[in-house]
Amino acid sequence: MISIDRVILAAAKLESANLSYERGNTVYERGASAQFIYVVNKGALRRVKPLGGGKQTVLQFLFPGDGFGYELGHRHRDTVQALINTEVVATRKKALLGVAASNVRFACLLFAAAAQAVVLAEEQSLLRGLPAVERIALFLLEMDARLSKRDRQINLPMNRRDISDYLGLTVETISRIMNELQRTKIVKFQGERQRQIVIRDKKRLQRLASDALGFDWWKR
Amino acid sequence: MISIDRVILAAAKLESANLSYERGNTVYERGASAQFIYVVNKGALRRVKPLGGGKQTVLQFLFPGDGFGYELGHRHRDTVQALINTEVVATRKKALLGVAASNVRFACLLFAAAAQAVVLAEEQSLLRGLPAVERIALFLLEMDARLSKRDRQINLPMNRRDISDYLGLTVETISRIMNELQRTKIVKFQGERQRQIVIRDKKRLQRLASDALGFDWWKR
DNA sequence: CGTGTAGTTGATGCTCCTCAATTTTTGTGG
DNA sequence: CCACAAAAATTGAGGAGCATCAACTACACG
Repeated sequence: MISIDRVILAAAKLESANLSYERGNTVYERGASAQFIYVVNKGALRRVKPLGGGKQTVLQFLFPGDGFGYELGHRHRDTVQALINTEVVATRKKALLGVAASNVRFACLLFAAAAQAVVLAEEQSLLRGLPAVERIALFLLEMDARLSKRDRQINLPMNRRDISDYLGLTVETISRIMNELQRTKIVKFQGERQRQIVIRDKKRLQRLASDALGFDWWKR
Repeated sequence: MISIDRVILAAAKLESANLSYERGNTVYERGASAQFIYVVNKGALRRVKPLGGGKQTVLQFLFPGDGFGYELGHRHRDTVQALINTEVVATRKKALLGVAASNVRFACLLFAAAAQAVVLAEEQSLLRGLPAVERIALFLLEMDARLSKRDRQINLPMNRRDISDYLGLTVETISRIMNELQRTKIVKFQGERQRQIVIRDKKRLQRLASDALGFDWWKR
């Protein structure tokens, strides 16, 4: 998904609308008319693609600053839903393309954003080939980079099923490995909840993650 | 990988060079300076990313018309090698961006190409989550769409190892399933070689492929 | 010919999935 | 605030799918 983020939108000074979604609500469904593009302002969402037999893949988790919803065609190919209470900014795709058609600098910004999206999508595709422990280690490091505050605590907005659909594993495998990571003191579940996590030994977690990818993978 | 193809290059009337590579030769290595972008004119290549421990992933096979080599940064993140004798056209990235910076229509073409690349990369990532039979069925259908002539024969330019690195399976699994497909008369190995394949029952092959993805997946 | 590469085939084992049961957490209404 | 139901997460046992290891065949090439 191409992330047309705040900076890009600001560059175009486009008219836009603020929207709010409660936990579980849908921003758009697969098949719906793709008239708008969005930027996350606050909260978290998941971008899912339904597969046959009631299964689905989580293509991406979306956090503040991420853009989503851009389509080449006129219909959405995925579904986006709020994981928690969330605010997004919506802008007309037509208006966006209108600016691009008359503003070379802006068109180049869009190209760069799309090129960046390709890099991310290809990394995602590599993730799917790794052993379960490494996928989960990489997932935790990614969430740490995006979600942790000064106190190093990660407050996961998604449940185990979402994580399993994202990583291509089962909830049982997620659960087993997460608890194994806790037993070996690499992470710690904070408070009463299993969704608040602290990484206690980042070095070891990175080593777990890097065993397959070669070393300095996550350092861009 | 963003495919800046012949049509796009033609639109820009850019200076370009024709290059030839023999089977096994490298167009560029990971880490090399990314000064050029390329379009395949004739032949076939593989785009690989080395992983730790001597392993590698084939990110993509490249055929006539495909573009490759565009990077956001100044170094290549992948390696591209010719599978058979191959001709490519090379153009300076700077020249390309120069045209984009002064030609809005061209910049929009680049954006559209990149957006299309995102769609392909995301489909590739779904492939990795499927059972082995379905991955191979989809692979064969993909090769059929890209390589087969009027006689419906597919002349695979890559060996089993390349296929296994592309699909995330072992050569043994590829071999077993391919031969199983032959035994059940879905495909046929032509001639003495195992790289010439004819799809005898496309319907059944499509059914194998679609079991997991929902039905009309490959019909864009 | 011998050597090397590509592909096939069989035996065995590990990883992760499936199914089932239980515990924990969340949400709701009194 | 507590009681209850529903959802989420954990845990265990067993099995399927694919990897691994090893042996073997076919062919290409000097």
